[in-house]
Amino acid sequence: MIRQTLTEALRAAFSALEGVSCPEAIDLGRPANPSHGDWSSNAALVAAAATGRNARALGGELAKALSKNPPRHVRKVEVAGPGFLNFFLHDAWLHEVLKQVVTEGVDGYARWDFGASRIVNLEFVSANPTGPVHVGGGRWAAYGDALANILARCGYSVHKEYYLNDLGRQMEAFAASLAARRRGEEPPEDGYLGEYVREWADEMPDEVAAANDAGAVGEWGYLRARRDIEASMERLGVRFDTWFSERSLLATGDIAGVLSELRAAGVLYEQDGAVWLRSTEYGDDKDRVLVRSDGESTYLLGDLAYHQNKFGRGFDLLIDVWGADHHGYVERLAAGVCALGHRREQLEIVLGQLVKVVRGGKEAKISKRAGNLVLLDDLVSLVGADAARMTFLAQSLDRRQVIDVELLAAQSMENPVFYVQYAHARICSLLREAATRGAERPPMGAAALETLTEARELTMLRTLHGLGEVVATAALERAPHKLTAWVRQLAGDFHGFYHDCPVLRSDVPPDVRGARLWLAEAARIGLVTALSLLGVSAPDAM
RNA sequence: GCCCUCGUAGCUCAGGGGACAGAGCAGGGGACUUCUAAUCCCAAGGUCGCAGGUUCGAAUCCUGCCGAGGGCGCCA
Repeated sequence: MIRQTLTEALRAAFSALEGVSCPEAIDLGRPANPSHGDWSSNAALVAAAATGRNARALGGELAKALSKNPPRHVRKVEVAGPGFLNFFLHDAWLHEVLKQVVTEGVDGYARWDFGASRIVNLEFVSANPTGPVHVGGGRWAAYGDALANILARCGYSVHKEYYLNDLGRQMEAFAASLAARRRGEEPPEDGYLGEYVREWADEMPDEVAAANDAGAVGEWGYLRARRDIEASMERLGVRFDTWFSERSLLATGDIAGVLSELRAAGVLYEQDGAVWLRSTEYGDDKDRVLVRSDGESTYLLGDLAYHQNKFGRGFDLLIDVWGADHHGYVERLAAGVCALGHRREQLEIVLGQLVKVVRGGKEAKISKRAGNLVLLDDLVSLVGADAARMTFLAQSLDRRQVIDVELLAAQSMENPVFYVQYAHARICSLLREAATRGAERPPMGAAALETLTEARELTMLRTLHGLGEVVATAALERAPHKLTAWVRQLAGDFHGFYHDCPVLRSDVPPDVRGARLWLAEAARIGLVTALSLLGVSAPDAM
């Protein structure tokens, strides 16, 4: 709102000048240094560079024009440094922010509709159904779920999906390992050595084991693993709309279908008895095999059929969240999707650096096949779903995350999640206490918001003002961790306010009390909104 | 050899063209008869891996080097 006011005022100021035009996108920011005002723009610097004029002089002219006819809430406009335009505002702009937060509430504040036309399929985790989910999988789960929430808040229609690779060599190796363990033997080479295989083999009903049928054992094992994975996701609070089976693609003929579509498109050829996709024509660095010379289809063919199936279900944007170890696979899948007639932008692969799992300072393997698993369930039961999610969402996906389960458990009380949740509980307690004492909030229209002039109060309102932009950025950059940073900031602002600004104390004038109660309510709205987007609970009491 | 990501305070990380680089933890010093001290405040801590380049302006963009992790199958 204020941003728009200032932008328009800047445009108007430019239009009054000769020989200079306003930069396309006006960069308007909130300077870190308070002496640089409440808002600041580099428009003069950019425009000066484009026209060869002196930036400081141009800025001076703009500042003069803006000062003559100041936009709403603006107290003073200065040119500073090399040519920055600094806007100093009356506190009233923040009081309006407060009004807006409270009026729009948890459902409406910081909500956008720029994604309203997009129907998104967001696929994440998709760990093979050959064992429990390890700690590393939690990162994708927390990330994907939070991203889905954030996209939805920006208007996107989001569908969360888990792809089950219930076909192929991994499943066969898993079945063989289960069967071997049941017989009391070691798993075959390339088999699964994890301890859970032993446990599950013991669980297997006699009739399944006795049938001595690889298919039956595999099917039992698949369902066992799938149940386990679903339960782990549930414990972390992550629910998928669809659990999509790779096998179903065979049954529906999608795999054969995509092959004939590609053939019809003329992008296939045969060589050495195999069927190849001419993926180099779509940016891949070499062509890829879709059907091996032994007649088996490759993983890529299945994946193409799967992605084509997603498009067939009406999604116009597919977002896949993958571990960075699959980075080399991105271009070939994208090539295939383009060969099927889709635009490259319709497939977006988010790559996240892998989690390094450490136990008491020593690295733990996180491969199901090598054994020695550290399970997501273990982490969740040690620190709880909220702390686990907050930990996963505390940093950028671009950065490798080191999770030391023991250290996390030992320091769980220091987890930032409690700092934020405590702020929320304090607000709830404050509002409860206010009700008990009969200190009701006045109607918003009658609240003396102009009494909010303390630095603590204004700082918190500045932060609250930023939520909308943070949500939009988190959505567009697929970066939920920005919201984590924001909510910690808001919690810190509130704790500071709470410490310095009494609300219910008897020496607080009633109009100030009323305004502060509304401010607390606004903070509560901000905390609840951000936490719910992150998938973290906001307890009323701690 | 080629490709991707990262290198910021003792540790874990934000910031990713803008004006003096921020937070948490650890360590030092303070603040509870008051609305929840799971809190707050103060001090201390940095050649933003190194070297060039682009720019009015670089932690941020480009190139090279160094270091860390991951990937380069008719595996999945």
